[in-house]
Amino acid sequence: MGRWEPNARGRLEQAALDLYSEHGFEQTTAAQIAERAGLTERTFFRHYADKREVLFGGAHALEQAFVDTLADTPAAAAPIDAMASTLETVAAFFLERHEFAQQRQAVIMANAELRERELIKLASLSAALAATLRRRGVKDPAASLTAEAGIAVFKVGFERWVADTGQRTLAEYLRESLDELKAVTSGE
Amino acid sequence: MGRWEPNARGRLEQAALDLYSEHGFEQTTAAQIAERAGLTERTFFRHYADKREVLFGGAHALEQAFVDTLADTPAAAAPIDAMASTLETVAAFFLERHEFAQQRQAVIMANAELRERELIKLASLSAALAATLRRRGVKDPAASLTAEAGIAVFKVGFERWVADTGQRTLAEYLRESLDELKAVTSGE
DNA sequence: CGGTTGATGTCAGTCACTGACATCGGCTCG
DNA sequence: CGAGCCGATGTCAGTGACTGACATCAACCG
Repeated sequence: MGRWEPNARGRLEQAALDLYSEHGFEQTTAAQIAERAGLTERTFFRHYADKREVLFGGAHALEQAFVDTLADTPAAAAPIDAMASTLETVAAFFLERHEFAQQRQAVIMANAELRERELIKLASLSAALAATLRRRGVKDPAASLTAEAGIAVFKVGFERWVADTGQRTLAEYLRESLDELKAVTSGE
Repeated sequence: MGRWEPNARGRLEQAALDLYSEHGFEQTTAAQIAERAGLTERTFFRHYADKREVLFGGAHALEQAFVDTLADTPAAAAPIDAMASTLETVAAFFLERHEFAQQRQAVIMANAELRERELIKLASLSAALAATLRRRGVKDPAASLTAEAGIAVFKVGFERWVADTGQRTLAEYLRESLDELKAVTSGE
């Protein structure tokens, strides 16, 4: 297929993560990433819409996993229970990726533009979950709020899991966060 | 103070909102905004870090209002009640601004970069609220989750208020959203 | 082997944003 | 009132993200 080596996207993502880690996001030019991947700057922008997007290649798959899992949950379950079950299932996605998640998160948290991109991915995820809930008959604003609650739990749990040294699983942190959210919204 | 007319920031914000509304965010150059405001492009970037920021001049004041209000809430109140009271108080901020909010929101929602900026402002607000709660003795993850819950309620309520024709107040939408979140997290 | 196709390379151009330096207007102080 | 200070603005040149148009190459297809 390609003119030279295969897996151009993989090489670009690895090169970008390495360079962003070493020199920082702003100090890295698209041309440098492309060069390390054995490609040209123009080709970089054919694979990724901008310099940020190269760190979010997996976002679409994650959203798909969330949506598919939620859609497959028994219809009888209350929305929040369906969301809880979805979070637990998707957490398995990260079982072998703690170290990678830490490196990637460090890069993202070090730069405001990257944090913005992370937030819009989560917002897109929330919107997709809300749409899925609506398809299951949940009305608004319940659907939107259940989705937002799920994303809030994911954000807080994920952040704590990444900060951890790797003892507890993401699923544990997510369960803990959900329980805490329930406690908090019921007035303690 | 200024070399010419006063209120350079105000003129830039008005010119930007108008141009973004008329031609779209991407189709508007910083030079065009500056020209309409009677200034140069360089001066635009002295007042605002980038093209997006000119729409968020009020974000800092809003965050301050949130934080101050939450900090002034009686210490006895449960965190979620303090948050509810804060939301209601801050809603007054928008009483006379429905039309402005609609125009601004239409511009923001029409562009992904602007949505990203909006999201990071809300994330910053969430972090500030969580810090305020911690200062009141609330532990993590309760503090983070209460703040995230408050922001989720604000997002959903605000969105519905903006979509409304102006019958109900923002405070009503926020109260409704909070009630719905409580219902949803308690398993319906 | 010639044609097709999709990924890549090349090149020129726009625009967001920045640093360095000049200039202007108002204000203070003597 | 006039000299000088200072903050806001203007000017200019430069970097780098991103894009459109077009050429090229490698694999595949018949």
